[in-house]
Amino acid sequence: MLTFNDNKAGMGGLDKEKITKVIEENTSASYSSFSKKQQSRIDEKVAEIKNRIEKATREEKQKAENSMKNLEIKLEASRDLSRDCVCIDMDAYFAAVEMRDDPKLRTIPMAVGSSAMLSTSNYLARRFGVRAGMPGFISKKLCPELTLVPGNYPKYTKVSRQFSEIFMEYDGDVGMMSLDEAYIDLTEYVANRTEKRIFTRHRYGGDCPCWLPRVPEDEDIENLQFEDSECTKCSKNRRAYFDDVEFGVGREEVVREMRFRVEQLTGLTCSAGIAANFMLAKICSDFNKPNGQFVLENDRNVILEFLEKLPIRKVGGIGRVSEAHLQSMDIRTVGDMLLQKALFPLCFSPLAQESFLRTALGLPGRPSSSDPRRKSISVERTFSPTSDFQMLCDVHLEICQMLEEDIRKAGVIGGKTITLKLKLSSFDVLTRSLTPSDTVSSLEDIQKYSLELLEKEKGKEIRLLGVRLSQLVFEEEKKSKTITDFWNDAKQQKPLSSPEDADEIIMMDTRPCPICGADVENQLEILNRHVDECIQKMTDEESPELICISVETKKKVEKPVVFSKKRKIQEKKPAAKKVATIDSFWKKE
DNA sequence: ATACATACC
DNA sequence: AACTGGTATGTAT
Repeated sequence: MLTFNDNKAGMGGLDKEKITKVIEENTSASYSSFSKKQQSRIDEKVAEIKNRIEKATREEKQKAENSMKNLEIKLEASRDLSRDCVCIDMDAYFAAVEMRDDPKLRTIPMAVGSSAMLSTSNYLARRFGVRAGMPGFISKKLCPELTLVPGNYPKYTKVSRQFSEIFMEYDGDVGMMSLDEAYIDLTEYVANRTEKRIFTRHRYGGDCPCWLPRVPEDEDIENLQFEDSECTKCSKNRRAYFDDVEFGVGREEVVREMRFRVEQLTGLTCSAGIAANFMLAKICSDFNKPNGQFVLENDRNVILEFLEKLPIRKVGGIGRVSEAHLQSMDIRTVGDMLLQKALFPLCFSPLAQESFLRTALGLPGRPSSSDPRRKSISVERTFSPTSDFQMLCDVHLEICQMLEEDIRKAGVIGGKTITLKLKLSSFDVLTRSLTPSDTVSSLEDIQKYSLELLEKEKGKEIRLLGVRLSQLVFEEEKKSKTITDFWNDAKQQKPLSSPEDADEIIMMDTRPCPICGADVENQLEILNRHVDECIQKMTDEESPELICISVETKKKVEKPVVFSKKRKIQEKKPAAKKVATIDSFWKKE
């Protein structure tokens, strides 16, 4: 069984067999039987795929081949080699922040997380096979001297904001995929960048270990300027060295510059991938990790050559399961995907066919929803498995309270659909959902409806409860507005900028017409006339009572957008006897 | 509309 | 003792 993957950076050349053995030996019976169940589901699917290929008639195969050929022509026509896309990924992010702030952690194997679950490990720990997503107690078996550091999410969020501001200077529309991963479209910046830039570099040495980055031991420091001072943290002498560094023009130089600035600002290193689209840039960001960058030329042949030997698992969106499915058709590399593409229609849905073919051609995924707003909001918690209904109700209430707090903070009024998620002690996951006629909004409603769903599951032994709201209704712009609403907004609209950019704003002061979407000068009379004309045109074609405007903050990105959030968990005293409240999961070690 | 699965960090 | 949490999206019914 494939318990261990050495896919991640810093995990090459390990004793995979031994690591897998240690993991298996320390896996609980219930989890291991769950894994087996999952594996047999995959095996079943694999058998089905092989069977479909085998029993396909000659005509079916011919049809499949033609269909993929046509799709390939269509997709190839969409190839865009004009862009400079960058994916920047912080190196071992959470671990790096902890190491930065505690020098003792820099030289020992260490991971951020708990004995139940790790979120990141540093590179020393990775040498032992210790990696993100692994339970801490198993990591301790792999590496007994491993130090576990509890995560400090507010801090990681704060640092993430700091460096995303740098990226923002290069692409105002930077997409933060998570706290440690950014998607930057450099096309425009690179095109306008005609001059080199020079920065003063600060690096540290001396007895004080607190500050980063350090000057490398082997670097000749004879000619460097420096300044000594006493560190306020450790009271030792800190020597700060200065010199100038220069960055030229072109995308690689600009990316070096961004990475340099991130390190200067935060003391943390990152890696970058540069390519014609974000799908490729993401793959490239892994190639020279840590603290490196990799550029893939914007050239069709170079791209296809690069992909030819690339294991499919390196591609975003291909996980454990898809990998197994594709492997059953002798596909191990992206090059194999291209060779075997004619089989896709025999085994996969149209969407999956297209997505795999896009990957094989090095094209980005289909742009998804144009609405950048979040689609759902949820809270879930794991605890010691129990079937005690009262206990489950207590946990359930806390979850509902946290969810209610979250939706308020997120500017969400409520959601049309509420979903209860359960994980049984067997690790099987169930979801139960409900869409009442009214939007679910208040704590009372959230609790009432989800409890209704929970009651139907009485008796099950449960290890996780979650509640999710979807089909969200937002505070500001409710999902759709009537013409009257739009009107009132237009009347009340106030200048929304600071005085210093007032000039610019006046130039651009338009708003989209709610009917046709065209930009119209934002003066009531002009808007009025335009919209009247639009409505007139429209009512000629369809019935007027259907007019309901969807006001979207259209943001044409194919980049993911992050919705950052933090949580403070209220302490609650442990429930008397039984072990099962949420608190058991939060207690310190 | 509901349930379940897959993926990502 | 112990295998996460939040979100999006695809598939199937």
